[in-house]
Amino acid sequence: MNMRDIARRAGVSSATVSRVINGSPLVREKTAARVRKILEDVKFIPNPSATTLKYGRSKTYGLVIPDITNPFYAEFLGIFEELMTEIDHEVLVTVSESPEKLEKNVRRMLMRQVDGVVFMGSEFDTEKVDALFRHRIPLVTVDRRVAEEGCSDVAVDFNAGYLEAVRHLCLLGHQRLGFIGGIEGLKTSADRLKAFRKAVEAADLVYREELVTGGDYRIAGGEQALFTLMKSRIKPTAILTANDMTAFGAVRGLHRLGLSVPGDVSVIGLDDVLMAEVLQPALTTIRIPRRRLADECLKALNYTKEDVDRKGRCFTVKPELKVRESTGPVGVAKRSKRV
Amino acid sequence: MNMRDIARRAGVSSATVSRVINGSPLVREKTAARVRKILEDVKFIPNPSATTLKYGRSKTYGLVIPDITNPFYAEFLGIFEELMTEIDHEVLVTVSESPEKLEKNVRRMLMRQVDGVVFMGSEFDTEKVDALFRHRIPLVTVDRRVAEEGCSDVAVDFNAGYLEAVRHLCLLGHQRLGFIGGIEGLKTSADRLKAFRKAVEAADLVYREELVTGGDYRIAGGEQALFTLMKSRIKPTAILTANDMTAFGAVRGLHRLGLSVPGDVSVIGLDDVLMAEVLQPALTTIRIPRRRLADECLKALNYTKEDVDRKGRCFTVKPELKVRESTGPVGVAKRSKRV
DNA sequence: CTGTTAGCGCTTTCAA
DNA sequence: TTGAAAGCGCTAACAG
Repeated sequence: MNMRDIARRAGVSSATVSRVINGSPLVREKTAARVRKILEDVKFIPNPSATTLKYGRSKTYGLVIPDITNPFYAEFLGIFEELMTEIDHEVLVTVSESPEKLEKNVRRMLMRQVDGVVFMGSEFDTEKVDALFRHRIPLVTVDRRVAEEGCSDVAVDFNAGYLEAVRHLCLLGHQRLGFIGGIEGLKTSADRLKAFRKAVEAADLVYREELVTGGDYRIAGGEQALFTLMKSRIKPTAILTANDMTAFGAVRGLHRLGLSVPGDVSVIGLDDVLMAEVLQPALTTIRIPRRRLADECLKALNYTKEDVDRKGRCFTVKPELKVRESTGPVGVAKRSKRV
Repeated sequence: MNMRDIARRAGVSSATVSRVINGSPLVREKTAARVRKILEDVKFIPNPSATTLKYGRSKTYGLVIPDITNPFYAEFLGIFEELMTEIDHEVLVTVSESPEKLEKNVRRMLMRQVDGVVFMGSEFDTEKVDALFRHRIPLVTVDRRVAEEGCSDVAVDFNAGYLEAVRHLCLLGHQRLGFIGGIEGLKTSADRLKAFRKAVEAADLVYREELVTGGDYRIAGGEQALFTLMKSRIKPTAILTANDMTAFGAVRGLHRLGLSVPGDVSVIGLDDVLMAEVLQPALTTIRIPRRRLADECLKALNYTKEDVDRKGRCFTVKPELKVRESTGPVGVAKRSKRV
């Protein structure tokens, strides 16, 4: 069933059917109504590959995420997909844990003629991604904080986030703040660490190297890092982390060590994954508003699309502290909390 | 850059280029080599919408999941996508929390000319899905336990799973087993409940209505259900659940009531989501092997594809109990576990 | 072994 | 206000 079939039934040409479907004003209302009636009767479904073939536009955006297993990305994907569906676009989801996969996925996206690509978290390996630039695909990176020709960026304001978190801890009397960062060598890890340091110094606390260590954005790494941290001479009374998974690992590690949260040590995450509310204790965390992030990605995409030869723009999303149960006043270890 | 361009450079026709790309033996090796060289030099990327347009096959499969927020589906999606990428196919992911979305998503899949669709968990609303049958798209449902013309099914053997779980609890001395099921009215919820009941009776325990209640496959529902359960006259010493999210909710509820897991009550989940290992205490759960599930879905898809007019087949996946920390001997409430 | 060609469904230009 | 026709890139049937 295609436009020609519809056209035949309506006694018009396929051009007219196309015009009706696309809401062109160049069709007499009476004709349009007749065509629309038939369109509905037969439940016509247009075939976008014809359009894609003709114009090279596919109405699909690529989304690159590093790890679908991390609920933050899964939740973001859900919202992004919803947003794109609203504006009548598809999403080509692409999980790129490794550079090899990234390279393959870039090819997949090029084949499918994506109209733009959003890169999340995965390090932006310019060499692997070069083909997208060459094909002049509008690009958006998240948290890279760099705009270039044909590529905009949407960044979470980690500075604001960690600042709010540190303030919260200060009010609770904490002075020795630990930090479990992300994978070393990733730019976003360095950014998060810098933001933490800035926040510590802004609160007139001393920043101590030995209270800082790296994780892997996953639970296992967070737990390992926690053990490292708690072996040091000076122990933190509160720990900030690079993301919620890391925080979950830290909490688990503390429990394993027989320490209570927040009685012995307070913990703050980043992301505000659904699970954060659920863990025992519910995790205090710096929430990244996913819907706003998705909205900004779309804006950034559109901005880049307007003119691919122009330098992109940097967009920012402000996070917000969600205070829950994993933070409390310093030095109030309630032993045997569970009756 | 298309096949004609390549052909020109190689001094052959585009048909020959096509043959080389598709590995046809009807090309002299010398010619093929020349063409391949150029293909690589210019990093040729074929345009599948042309093929899709010509043959109505898109090399993409639709995947319908009810809730991307549930890590089980997110994790499955990751594996399914990987599997499909291996066989050079795309996945059109579709989140269908509501019948309206399902209907829209069916349309999206039809437009994109999917070669088949896998339906997970979402109730299979024949009316909304009818269009796929009419268009003769190969279908696979998960856990519907029904095969029909053009539609196969892959089911998890809940009977085996709950049986193993109940046996494990019996060995620990439990006799009063509670059950928190899924959303009432869904077939899969009824199936899980039936499997639980069967397992209880197979273990020569009494099945008691008042130890059974429904949840919503989410944490909140699991917690609510737990409260209901613990209000009843006879209280369970162990609780089985319809999935891990429900189990997480139950564990949280027990903690809120000041009860310890497994000291006061043992809890068993179903799915074996990544988080299950991480929660305090680590969740004993009936693992659904995701890779095998994905493999069976592909098999089922292929079986249905072989002949869409034939009745589909029912495939089964056996789950397996992962014993962790949330189950323990009955009546050994260790108070003040945390030092 | 290789080339020519038709046609998949759609949109848009041009002509009427 | 409508229609005719070209062409997007690819592949299979057919001709050589």
